[in-house]
Amino acid sequence: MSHKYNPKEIEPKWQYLWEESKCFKATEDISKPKYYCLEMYPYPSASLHMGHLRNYAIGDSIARYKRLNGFNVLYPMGYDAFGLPAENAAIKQKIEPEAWTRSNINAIKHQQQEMGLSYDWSRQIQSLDEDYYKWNQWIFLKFYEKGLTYREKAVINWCPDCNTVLANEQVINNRCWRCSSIVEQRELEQWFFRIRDYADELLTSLDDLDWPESVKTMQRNWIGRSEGTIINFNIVNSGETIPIFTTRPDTVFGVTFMVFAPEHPLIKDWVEGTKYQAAFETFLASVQQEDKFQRTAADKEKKGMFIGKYAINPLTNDEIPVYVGNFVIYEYGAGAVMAVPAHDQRDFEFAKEHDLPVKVVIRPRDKVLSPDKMTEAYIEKGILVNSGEFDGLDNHDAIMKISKKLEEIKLGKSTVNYKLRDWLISRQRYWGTPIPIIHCDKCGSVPVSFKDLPVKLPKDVEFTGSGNPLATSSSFINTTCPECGAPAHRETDTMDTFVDSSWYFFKYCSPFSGQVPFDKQPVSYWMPVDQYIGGIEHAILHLLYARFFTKALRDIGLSEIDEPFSRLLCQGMVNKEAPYCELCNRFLPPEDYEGSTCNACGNKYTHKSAKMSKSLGNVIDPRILMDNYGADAARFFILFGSNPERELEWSDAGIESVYKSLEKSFHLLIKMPGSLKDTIDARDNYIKFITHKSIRDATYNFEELKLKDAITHIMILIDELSTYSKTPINKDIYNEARMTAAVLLSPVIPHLCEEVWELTGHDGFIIRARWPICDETVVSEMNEFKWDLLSDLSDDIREIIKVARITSPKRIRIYSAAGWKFRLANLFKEEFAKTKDRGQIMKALMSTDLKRYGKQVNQILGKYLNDPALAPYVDMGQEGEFSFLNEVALILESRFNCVIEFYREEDSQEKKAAGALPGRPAIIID
RNA sequence: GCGGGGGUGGCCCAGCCAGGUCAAAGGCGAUGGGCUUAGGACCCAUUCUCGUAGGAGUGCGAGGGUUCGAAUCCCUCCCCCCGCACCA
Repeated sequence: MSHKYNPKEIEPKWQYLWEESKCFKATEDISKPKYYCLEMYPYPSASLHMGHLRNYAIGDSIARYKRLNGFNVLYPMGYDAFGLPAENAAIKQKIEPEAWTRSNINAIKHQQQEMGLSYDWSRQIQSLDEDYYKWNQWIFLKFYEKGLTYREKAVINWCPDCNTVLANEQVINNRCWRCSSIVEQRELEQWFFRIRDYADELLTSLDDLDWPESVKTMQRNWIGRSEGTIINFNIVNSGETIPIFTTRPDTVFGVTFMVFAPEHPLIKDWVEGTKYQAAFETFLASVQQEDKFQRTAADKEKKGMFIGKYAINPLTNDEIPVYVGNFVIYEYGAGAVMAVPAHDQRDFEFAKEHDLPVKVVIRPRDKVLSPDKMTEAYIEKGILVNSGEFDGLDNHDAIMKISKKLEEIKLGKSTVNYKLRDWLISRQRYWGTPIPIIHCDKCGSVPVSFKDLPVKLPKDVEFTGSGNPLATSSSFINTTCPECGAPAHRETDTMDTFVDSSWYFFKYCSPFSGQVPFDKQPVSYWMPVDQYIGGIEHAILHLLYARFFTKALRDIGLSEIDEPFSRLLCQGMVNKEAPYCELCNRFLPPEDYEGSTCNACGNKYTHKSAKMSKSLGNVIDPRILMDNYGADAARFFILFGSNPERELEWSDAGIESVYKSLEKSFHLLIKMPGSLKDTIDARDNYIKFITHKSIRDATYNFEELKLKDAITHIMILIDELSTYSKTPINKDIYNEARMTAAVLLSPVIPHLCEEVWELTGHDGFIIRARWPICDETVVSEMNEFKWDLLSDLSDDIREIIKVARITSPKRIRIYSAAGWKFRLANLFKEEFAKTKDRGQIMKALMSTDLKRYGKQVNQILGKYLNDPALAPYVDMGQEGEFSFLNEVALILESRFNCVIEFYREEDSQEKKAAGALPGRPAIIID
């Protein structure tokens, strides 16, 4: 029987059989350890890209690996089905968002199925289903009851292109996260979730997560906890008190002015009708013209102006002038700062610019600071001066003491401040979850009652491209107030789609719940997600929101889970080289080069690796991979190319060679070699050793998620197996080796391995096989040493043949070192551990019966001291080495195709034999 | 500027946490040989330098240090990537 490797045939076959047997269906089973493996909720674009392919190849391999290891695995898939692309398609192409999205879901699902991913499709969910989004509304209302949802007028980020507001997290470098348009500031009434209430827990519970350090750091920075003190500054002639936040209360005696954010509402009142009004308005306008990103760049010039007001320093009672400045951010702290030019660089620059006094209050231990000689602020540690009763204190101690004093005189208190803002969830778009609120002229904003959920998305809407389409549906808008029954209108904002993805992982555990979003019992079995896999781009956005939701859902009693994702893997980018002009210092899009030269400068361009992107034209469609080489080859290539966290470089040659090696492996694994034997010799022992070594190494790598390294170790087994198959084989050992290889490879190339399993006479699926267990006695230190010895010996023989230009060796004689040399090696290791002194070691050696070999001992000692690693780390003994060499004679014979003879050094007169050392037999080639 | 991750042989990529078995796995590419009508595929060998016996030299971004011994540990510096960035 000759079977061709035909992925087009075997892949659909196994996909069908898996489906038919429902073998990926997950059911709670407390007798088995559970494992929840999850990839980030994908947006259903019409086709897969390389990033998806990589994401799923990783996740599926882990899920399959865990199943083989006896875990009860939950590995689901669903679709983040709301969002702008569908709505934009509706505007441009007049297609219903729902129809558009559902057809995308079908398309992408089809591709996922072609990849052979082992999802439990019975749990598939998508946010656009009423039965899903109604729970968004349910949760919204629960949060509302708890005070976690609120509506407020606020200056918010507006994306003019998406025609909607954005949360702070969705603004990247002042651009929209989705479309990269520059974000504008607008003032609007919006709905928020109180994520800030969880700031502290979100921060502290990061510590216990097995997440990449970079992601944890990003979240820590984003939450931005800082400990400090609130200090109240009274404003002269106004009766107002401004609570300023500072981390440096130790410098309060050095405050010489205050700076407010120009948009601070008090400023407008203060300048009204004064001579400062006109200038202030000009200043405010100029600041607002700049985008926020430019404005807050660190190297930006510190601009500002005096606005005619004074404040009182609460500790010195000095009157200090009040300024507005472009560098103060309204949203942070009190939107105003106390300025200490001597000890804060920004304040220093501002003071120089505006000729304000600099007052030193902290002095370094070894020198005196003089304000007029300072060229920058002194921000290091020091001792307090000019600070009244606090003079002489270490500034670190002063922070606490001054804080305490302020508290006593009721002009301040210690506090904690966060950069994290509440989560703005309103969106002025159609294709999302309607916010279940009714606005009544009399009763205000009234929540829809739970029994009336879901508030369905209406179909009678118009997509004009301007304004919220929901507002065009009179059937939707017009309703009655649940409280007073009067005519009222519905809220037209929909929820940020990040709400959908903040709890979908709970829904997978309990897709068919009745009265609540999800049932407690299955959730407590499956959650938390043991392994979450996705791109780094969600380091803050999705991962922070999902953590917040998990905690808030816990607090409304839906679960007892604190953290959603125990272990996180952020896969690297998929790159491909693209034309890059070194002179212009940029990548060249297809229209910017011709032939081999850059259009801009006319010079030759080079190639450099870049993230696959449409604009650079270096995208490879995974479909080509799948169509030409099959799912297994695509999966293998993508996992073998690079470890999951690292970047993956696309290469055309790579996929070709992957396909060939799969083909080769397939033939090797299904065919029993012709020449069998019942005996066991060194070759059989060797392949057994390699088999178990592969199990050990691949298992270790799988656990570490180093899938590339795991595959490398399995392929070594395949290679050795291939060599072995050309000699007479022991059937049992051969079978153990090839079935081990098949099972080890099955998480990566499942279809091929199923086919092998079947063709080698197994009943049932390979996915129901057991992950092999490494026999430690086979891969003992002694055995590793032995087989290394053989490979070193072969290398040495080859080296000699090469250097001595021997064309074809006729006989190779190998001499094991004399017995006393083994004793010497051991003694040397003992003594060397005690001292490195040659004299002392020699003395110790000479006090034994080795004395009679004094001269040789001295020579060998010289060698050993020069390279202590020469003394073998395992002691085989002369007999052990000699008999091992005899055993492997046939391996050497087949390698070198000549007679191999073995001797003991003692039995030989050959000069060269005297050079033998333990673990390093002498070699003579004729 | 701060934080995180990197820099390994022609290229990609392991090794570094637990120093010696490391001239450094694996893949790609290249060269030679076998096979073949030829090419491809496949198989074998070679692929830092020198070397007619397993050696020597150089070497893991650069420079120092620790150690009998450093790709691996410590210090300083350079470069690349990714986040954050006047956060009071």
